[in-house]
Parts: sequence; structure tokens; C-alpha cells
Amino acid sequence: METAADTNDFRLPAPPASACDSADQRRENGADSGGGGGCVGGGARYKLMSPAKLPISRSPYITIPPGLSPTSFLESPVMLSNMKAEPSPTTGSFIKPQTVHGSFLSNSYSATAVSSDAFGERASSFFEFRPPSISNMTSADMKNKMREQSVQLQGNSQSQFQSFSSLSSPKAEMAASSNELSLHIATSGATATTEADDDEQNQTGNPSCGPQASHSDLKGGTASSTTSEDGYNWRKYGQKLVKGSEFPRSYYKCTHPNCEVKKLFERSHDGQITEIIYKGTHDHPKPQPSRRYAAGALLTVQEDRSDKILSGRDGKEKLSGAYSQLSNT
DNA sequence: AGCCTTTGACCAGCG
DNA sequence: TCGCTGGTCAAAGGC
Repeated sequence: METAADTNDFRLPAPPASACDSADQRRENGADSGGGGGCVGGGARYKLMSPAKLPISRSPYITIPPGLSPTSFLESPVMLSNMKAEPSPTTGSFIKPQTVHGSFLSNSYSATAVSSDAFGERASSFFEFRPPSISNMTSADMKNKMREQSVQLQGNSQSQFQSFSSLSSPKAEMAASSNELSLHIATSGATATTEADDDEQNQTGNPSCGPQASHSDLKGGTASSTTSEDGYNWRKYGQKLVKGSEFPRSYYKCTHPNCEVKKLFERSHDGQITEIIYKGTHDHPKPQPSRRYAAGALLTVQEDRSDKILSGRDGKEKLSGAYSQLSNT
């Protein structure tokens, strides 16, 4: 399982024809079947779905304003301050890929923002960033490495995301095609919140509403540790240390009635979120900002931003939504 | 009072 | 068939 563990950590493209595939779809379609995960080394499980199955529109995700290029984003100050930047038009709202919203129908998304080539060629294709000799690293090492590099990436990730999205590389499409959205985040103490779900994207929503899921996060560290200030409320229903993962994986469900959207993420001991996976889509509007998190909304928004920034490989839609949300804030 | 997190146990799939 | 693993349940406690 070592290799599987690695794949798990980084969500490498799953080997074709994995049983997990069907399992995932089943789970997606049938919602929570309760228990029975199964896919050991489930790294790939969330990315196994064939692109053909997903009604993803390929081009509309990224709308780079005329005159701008991915490269320009890289050089933009925005990129450098995303994680901590104050909410402003320059820090997150510069992208409004709202065109994506209506086109994405999959139940969940898989977006990974990886800061290293640990993900193999896919990652390479998405991000030109290529740290040397990571392939020999263990998952833990890789993550650590990612964190180390995150500082650099934070500045670039957003633009990178755009870049890959706009490019609509086949690989990206594949990743995006998965039913779940997984964010592989390498942050250096900053947060990574995620946002996904086209609903969110479609709905201008109330980004300020932090999910309960962040409860523990808030406790555990700074608000920046929060993982789900995506406007929805989440309830943690489990946590488990997954083999091959250096950090425990937390499981959250959307608290909205009849909403079976789930998400899981892994967070390092220092509060760094290393991976976030969304499963399903919200079929309801975002709840009103909760009192509990309203105050921190501003901060969390920034966090979200960072997530989205960091995320970016597989979840074009998600990220798009994230950006739109941010812009809405 | 209500909701959430924590945590151990259980379930089901896969090799 | 068995063991391993991931995912979920549910009781207990906290906020």
C-alpha cells in the first residue's frame, strides 16, 4: 500500500479500472450508503471517473480578462498576498469565472492544487513548477516539501490555476471530471479553505457563513486553519487516520436537511490543510451567515481564497466557484 | 437547548 | 475466506 498511500496523498491519477471507481460513483449517486469505504489506498478513488461521464464544459471555466495572461498573474502582487491579503478586488475577485457555474453538473468535484510535481505528469502539466527529485519522497516527505514550497506557490497558484484551467488540458479535464473535488493544499500555516459545489457558485451566497466544521479548526489554531468557510454549514461526523497519510482525515457533512454533500480533508498538525475533498453538490442555497462565524467571515474569506488559490488542478469548477464567491464577498 | 466535536466501534469493499 | 482499510455511526461531552 505504500504506493497507494502515495497516490492517496497526492491524488495521483488513479489506475484505470479500479473498483473504487464504481464504489465512488455508487456513493455519489446513492449518497451516503453508510459505512463501507473500501477503496484502500483510495487515493484515486475520487478521480477515477471517466471524463466522458462528466458534463464538464471545458473552456468556460477560466476567463482571463483580455490583456491578461497566466504569466501576468504570476507576476501580479495579488498572487503574493492571497493568503493573508485583505479582501479587496485585487486579492481575489479578479477572477469571476461565473460562466462555469451553469455548466458543471457533476455531483462533486475534484480540484487539486498541488505545489509540486509529486502528482506526476498531471501535476506537471498543470503547474510548471517542478521541484526536483520528489518522486523518491514518501508521502510525508512530499507533503512537507509541498509546504516548504507553498510559500512560493501561494503566489503563483492562483495564476497557475487559471492557467491550467484556461488551457483546459486533457489532464485537467480528467481531473475535473471526477465526481469529487479534492484539494491538495500545501500551505505554510495559512489556511486552506475550500469551496466547491456549483450551487455555491451559482448562488452569490453568503460567503461569510462559516461552517461548523471549522469549529475544531478554530479551536485547533487560528481561524486561518478553518477548512470550510465556503458558505455552507458542515458537521464533522468522523475522523480517521488513513493509512499512508501523515495526518488524520476528517469527515464532514453538510448540515442542511436533505443535503448529502460531504467533504473530507486532511490537516497537518500545525493546522495546514493538505487535502480537501468534496463529495456531492449542494442542492440548496447557502445558509445565512451564522453568528458564530459571521465575525470571522472576513478572515475566512481570505482563507477561502487561499484554498482556491492553492487548489486548482482538478476542480476548475470548484475553484471558479470559489473565486466567484470571493468576488461576491 | 441545540448543535457540534470527539472518538471508539462497526460495516462493507478489496486484495 | 480472511485481514486490512476507509468510511460511517453513535454515544458522550463541550460550547
